[in-house]
Amino acid sequence: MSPGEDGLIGIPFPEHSNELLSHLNDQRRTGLLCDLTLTSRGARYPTHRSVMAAVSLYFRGLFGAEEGDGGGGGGFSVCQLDCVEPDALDALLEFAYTATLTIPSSGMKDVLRGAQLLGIQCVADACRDILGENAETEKEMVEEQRPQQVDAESMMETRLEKPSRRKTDRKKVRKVGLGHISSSPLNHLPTSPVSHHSPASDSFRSLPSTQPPSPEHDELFLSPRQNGDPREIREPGRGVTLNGRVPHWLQERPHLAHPPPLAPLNDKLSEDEEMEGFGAEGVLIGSTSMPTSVAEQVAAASVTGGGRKRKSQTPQQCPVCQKIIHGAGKLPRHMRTHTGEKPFQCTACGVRFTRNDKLKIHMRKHTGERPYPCPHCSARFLHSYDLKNHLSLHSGARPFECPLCHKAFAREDHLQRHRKGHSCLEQRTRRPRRVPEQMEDGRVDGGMREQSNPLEALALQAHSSAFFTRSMLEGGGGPGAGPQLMFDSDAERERVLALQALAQLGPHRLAAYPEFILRGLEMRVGREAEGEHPGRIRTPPAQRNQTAHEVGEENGEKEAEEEEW
DNA sequence: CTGGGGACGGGGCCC
DNA sequence: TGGGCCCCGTCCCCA
Repeated sequence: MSPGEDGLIGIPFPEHSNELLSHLNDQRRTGLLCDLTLTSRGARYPTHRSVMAAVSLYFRGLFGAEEGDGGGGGGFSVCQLDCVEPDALDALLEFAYTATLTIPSSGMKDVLRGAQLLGIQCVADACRDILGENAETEKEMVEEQRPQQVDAESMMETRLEKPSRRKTDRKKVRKVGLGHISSSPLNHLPTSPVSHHSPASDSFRSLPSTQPPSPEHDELFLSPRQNGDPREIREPGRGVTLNGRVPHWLQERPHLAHPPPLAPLNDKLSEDEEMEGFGAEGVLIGSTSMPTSVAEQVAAASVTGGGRKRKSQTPQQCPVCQKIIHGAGKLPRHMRTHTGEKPFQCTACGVRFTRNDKLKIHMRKHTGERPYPCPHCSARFLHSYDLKNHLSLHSGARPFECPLCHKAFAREDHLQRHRKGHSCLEQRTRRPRRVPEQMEDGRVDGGMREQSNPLEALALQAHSSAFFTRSMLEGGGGPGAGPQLMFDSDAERERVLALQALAQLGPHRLAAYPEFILRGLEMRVGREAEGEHPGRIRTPPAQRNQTAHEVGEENGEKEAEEEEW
């Protein structure tokens, strides 16, 4: 594969969207550049029209109509939304500016209603899922209980006020795409407001006269085959159809100019995309870094190949780093290492983790639990492996020996650090230690094997930091396939080549998630830039092991030269 | 530079 | 098959 077809190289700034949103939120909090004030029962919320238009179908349609009317959409305006509870409106605004929805379970219904009214579908979906609403069942019930010509508005009220049958103490919270606005399905919606009838139409009446409901809104409630009763299609319920029609946002999805490539996954996600939630008191939804479901989506995509069949059996291959992930259900976990998602938050200190089990261990810090006591002293530890390390102090065992200077260490990582630090100046001046009993333990055999073969040891140490397989990084055609690219640094080389490698995944799979692609790269390059040693890029252990031999073989001469220094 | 604690990601086992 | 739990290897940070 050649470099970028026209020589262009995309430089990712994955944090840009986060920072942008953060700055907008700061502006909102300080009232800076706010050109729209939302009010609800006396509470005032300064905000930005552009942000609201980006996140809300209602506002998009509203402001879009203004644009169409030549109003320019400029100027300062006030929008009264008494139909949305102040707390719910606050939560929705918080979501709009932080991509995270934080709401108490008790307020879920209000938020759901507000999201429905404002056309923030992902939030509505999430709330609905948390509330355990079953649209189909609801529809049946509604149809059974209500005459056909029932007022849709009152029907909506009934739906929203009716307690959910599956109550809210559900621990599992479905994660939805609440990430970047840029990643929201809303982003793909047609720009024309005509197709956006808003369920918030009733709130139009409370809008200031400077923002009359656009004619489009009336049109929105009309269907060519309808009798003109605008209420007929106002049912906001998900998947609910009235007279054969579906709510507008459900209709829009199939009409996307660039539909998400993972369409079958939508079903998948709606069925079983569930994550650990956070207690019954509050629910945290979303991610500050990515569309939270992307990891799961891509994870599923990597194995479904776009089909409808379920996820395949393990092992599964990561579509980003090509790494083979062993173990059932481990791929979504792995994908979070690329997306940066940390869905598990400590309720005590707010620290977030990518995995629930890590959070669980972390919680021991707050509970004071140290379940691993040393039998030889009073020390107690959070982790079993900490105890194991500690026990080596008592035993005096130092099974990890530098093959060059023969200095011994109690921990393997300390040996590695020692060698990477070029601190073993006494190479070959010390006599090798006797092989300790720990050699029986397979865990140390790597280090001791290195001792037996210093060349291989160096090869192992200086293996490639490549994120992708060597063949991919060097063009996918093997050593003789073409001229190798020149890079100023390993990081640059990796970044550029990884971009090419990602492109190999094809637009079908990744085009809709540019942030995802770029983040996967940034995760690697960024780590290096954050202060790690130059050229040292974290690579999954398995990957390191996998490439060690390749490097040893391909760079054998080079490594030998380095050894001779 | 080294020792030690903590964090993170992957794999295995089990339900 | 997915997910919880545990262990391991590795890395980062601090003293």
